[in-house]
Amino acid sequence: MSKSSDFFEQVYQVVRLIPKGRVTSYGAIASYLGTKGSSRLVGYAMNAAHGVLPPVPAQRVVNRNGLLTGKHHFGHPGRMQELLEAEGVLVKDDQVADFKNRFWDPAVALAL
DNA sequence: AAGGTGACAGTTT
DNA sequence: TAAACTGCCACCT
Repeated sequence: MSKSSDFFEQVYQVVRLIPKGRVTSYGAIASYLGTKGSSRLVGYAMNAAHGVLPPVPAQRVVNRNGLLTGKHHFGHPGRMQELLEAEGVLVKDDQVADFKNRFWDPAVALAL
C-alpha cells in the first residue's frame, strides 16, 4: 500500500506514459510530480529503473538540452541512441534532433 | 543512525 | 560567449 509513496514509482509511472517517438526532460517530470528541485532524483530513479516491471522507457528521458546524458547507463554507450532511433527519434552527436519539437510535456499531456 | 551519492537545472562569474 | 558553482531531495551503504 505504501508503494505509491515511493518517489521512484511516481517517476516510473510518468516515464511509461511517454508516447513512442517522443522524449521529455528530467525537470519536466520532476515539475509534474511537484518536486521541481528534485530533477536529480528523477535521474537517480532511472538509475534504478533497470529490471523494473513493467519496463521503463528511460531512453525517452533526456536532460533539458536534449542530450543523452544517461547513455552510459544502458549497459553500453550507444544503446540509448539505438533505442531512440528505433522509435523514430533521430539522435545527432548524443543529442535529440529537433528536440523542442519532440519534447513531450507531462504537465500538458496529462493535464486535467 | 548519519553521511554521501547523483542519468539535472538555474544562476553567477 | 562559455565555463563553473550551488541548490535540491529521495535512495543507498
